[in-house]
Amino acid sequence: MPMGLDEKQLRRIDEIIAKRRKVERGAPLYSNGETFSSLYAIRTGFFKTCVTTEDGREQVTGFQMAGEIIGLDGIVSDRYTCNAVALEDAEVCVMPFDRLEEMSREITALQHHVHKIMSREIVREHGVMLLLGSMRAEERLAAFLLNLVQRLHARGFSRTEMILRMSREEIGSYLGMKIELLAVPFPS
Amino acid sequence: MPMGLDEKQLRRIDEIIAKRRKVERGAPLYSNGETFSSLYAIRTGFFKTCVTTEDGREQVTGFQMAGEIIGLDGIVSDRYTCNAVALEDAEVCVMPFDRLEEMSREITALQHHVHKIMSREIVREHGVMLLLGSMRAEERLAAFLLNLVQRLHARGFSRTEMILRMSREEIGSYLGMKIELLAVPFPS
DNA sequence: CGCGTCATTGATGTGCATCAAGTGGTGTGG
DNA sequence: CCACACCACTTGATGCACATCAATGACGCG
Repeated sequence: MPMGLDEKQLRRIDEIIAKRRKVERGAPLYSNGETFSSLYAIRTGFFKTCVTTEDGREQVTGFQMAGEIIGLDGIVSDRYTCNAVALEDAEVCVMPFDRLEEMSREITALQHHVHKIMSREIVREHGVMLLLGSMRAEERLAAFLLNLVQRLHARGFSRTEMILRMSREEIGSYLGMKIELLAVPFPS
Repeated sequence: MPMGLDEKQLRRIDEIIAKRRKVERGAPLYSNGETFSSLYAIRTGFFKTCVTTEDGREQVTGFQMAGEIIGLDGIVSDRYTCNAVALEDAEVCVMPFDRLEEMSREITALQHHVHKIMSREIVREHGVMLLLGSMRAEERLAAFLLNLVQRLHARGFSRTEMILRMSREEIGSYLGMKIELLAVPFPS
């Protein structure tokens, strides 16, 4: 983030990302209904976010990896409205949102950055809606895998192999299909 | 919006929402790929937003009515990434985004407001993902109609009747189903 | 070695898409 | 005022994609 900041601003940004939190595999980073106070920047590890219906059905809304921001759903109502769970041992930066707002009033580049992060999430979800609403099962799976390998490649991982941190049930939930379908596209 | 503002700030907010634009039924407010510069606040009328695949399939991502904000998808890449079309003759406030950022650096309440609007859109889309990924056709239609009547009721319209501004094809696209299904739930 | 868990496979069932025919409303011209 | 064409909507028959269910096999672990 080359933003052309002065010393003092740099120190304040350091301060905002200073607080860390470890989350172990399977544990929630936050849960639906919890009071919102912070966004989280993923340093290491892998998360899923999901929402549920009253009658217990679950929809995975996304998978997040290092460098991505999580918790944006909490801003609107001062409560988180989904569940964020670590899929492997993870570490995040805790970024108190009031401090973030305060600083983005002073640092234009930070303000832009925050806005873009939120807009990016909106656009990503548009893509998921397109996937769920108008693609067939194989297509959805292909789109999902391509998206994942691309994001991993951007982080320096292989372009041709990857380790999936989420279970098949979780992939199925994300793609709106059952696990039996996940095997079909790849006859041995 | 009782924000406790001084005279000067009020004048600047007035200024930001001063510019109006009329869009007639069927015409685009903005289109995919167009350079982003403004958010739009709907004063009157009804819009849909949609995304498309390269091969021409279309997914309606939302329906927007008076009081709602449209154009958030453009922030991240300085280009709009979906199409916004008026479903009836409409009028919007053109809110230049750079001016909005500038002012929300000075007016805390405005900054909050912008953040909440974006977060609300993220949460809304979570709901649509749940709908598309884990509900069956009838359920989706019911959820859609209930949501719509509720939003209309919040604007002073009837709780028991409404006029649908969008076509059945558009509803079908939004809900990920074909129009023949839309009739089934209501045997005469 | 025996057990439990999970991936795979195939058979069957169901929801929804697709297709085609029928119905009714609306506008037009006679 | 009626006959007609046009359109959107409805309805039902058929087919396909995917869910569901049950059986089998691979793997890890006590």
